[in-house]
Amino acid sequence: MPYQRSPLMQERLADNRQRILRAARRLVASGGFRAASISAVAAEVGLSTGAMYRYFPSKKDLFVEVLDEAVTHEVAILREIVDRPAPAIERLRAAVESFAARALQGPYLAYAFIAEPTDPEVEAARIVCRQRFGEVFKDVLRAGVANGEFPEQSVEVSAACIVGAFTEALVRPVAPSSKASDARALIDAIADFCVRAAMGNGPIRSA
Amino acid sequence: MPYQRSPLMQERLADNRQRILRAARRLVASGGFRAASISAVAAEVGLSTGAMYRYFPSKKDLFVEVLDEAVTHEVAILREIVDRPAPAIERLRAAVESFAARALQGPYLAYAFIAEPTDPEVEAARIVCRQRFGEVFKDVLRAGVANGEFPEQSVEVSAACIVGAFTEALVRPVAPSSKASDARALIDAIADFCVRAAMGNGPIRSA
DNA sequence: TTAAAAAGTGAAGTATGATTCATAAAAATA
DNA sequence: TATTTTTATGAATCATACTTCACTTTTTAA
Repeated sequence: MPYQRSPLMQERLADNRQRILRAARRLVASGGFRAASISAVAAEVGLSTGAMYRYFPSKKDLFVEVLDEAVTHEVAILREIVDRPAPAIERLRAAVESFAARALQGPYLAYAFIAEPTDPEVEAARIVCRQRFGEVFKDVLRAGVANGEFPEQSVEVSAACIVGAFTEALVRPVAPSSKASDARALIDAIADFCVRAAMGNGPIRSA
Repeated sequence: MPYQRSPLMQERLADNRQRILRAARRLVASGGFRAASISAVAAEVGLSTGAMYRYFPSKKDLFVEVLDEAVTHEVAILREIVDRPAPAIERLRAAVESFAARALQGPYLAYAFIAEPTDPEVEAARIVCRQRFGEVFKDVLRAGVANGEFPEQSVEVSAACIVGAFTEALVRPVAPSSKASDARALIDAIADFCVRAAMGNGPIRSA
């Protein structure tokens, strides 16, 4: 008498799994990994702590997946912007603005997958995350350097600096007090900074 | 029969205190706060865990002091550079290079007092740290903007971006494989980035 | 040299949070 | 409906790290 999951059950399980991932992300976004204990996630979802282990073998696994999902989503958005046919300057600006705008809504999340130290296993996943962000920016920078919009530079280092620049500027406790205009000004200032950093003295030859 | 510490004893205690602070800093520098447990620090110094509490009332207090000392030292060096009579561009470059060079020797330390989250109390101390770093850079930026070397910009945001840019670039696991030349190249690239970011299209009016 | 005070020890006490497990509830088949 | 399998529960267990404390050693001063 083999037991077989009914489609409905199957769906409910998959749904629970998704809700766990989302709850975990929400908690990280609002208070960092510190705020995202297994029991907190369980409470958020309305399951027992024990049940969590039917969906994820360990806390590490859960958060590696949370990270991966969030970054995949973020990178996809950036990638779309970066692959548009437009001057590299505009694409770079748009990418930074887009990332910054979303990061402002959950500063801890941006921070958590960029920097916050955790277990070695999660750490390993995050190294990959940063590289994935870096890749996107490196691509615009390379394009800009190639067509003369940007001066020669280490695109590797510049990409890292850009990621660092806006995370620091965003995570910083200068939380723009929910005023939309403040947020806008902050994002603009950050984008200006990054664009200036990439451009330097401007085009080295006309594009 | 009041007990009074002999000068020798006094010295030994003060010395122990210093050694604890140094050991704690060393551990943070090599592996973040995670690596700096009370027992690890105690072992490093050659004292028992219990003895630690004769020198510092709690772990938090110890690390607030570690942070404060490190930052005070760092800020003093930066301040000296920034107060030199020279063009703002040069001062900015020198400050970034100086910070980056030292941070490379203990990436986790730079990182720890910039970003790594901990107890709320230590966190509070770190917010002050970041602001103190920011102040120094803000001063050069302001000077540069005032005398026309740099274009108009939010010096507040730019300062944060600069701090973020080089910490990310340094902390990142792109560890320059101990080759001095690699480190040099990395530092140069970071300094270039920051200077370009401050300068943008160059002087808006001749200085 | 001896008594009092301080410094040092490290095991025990706590606190927090991840993980397991005996058990209960629910779902799937016969 | 009865039986089996899966899923869920939440208290108990385990792990880790800060803190305390009864006790030992060392230092000071008479």
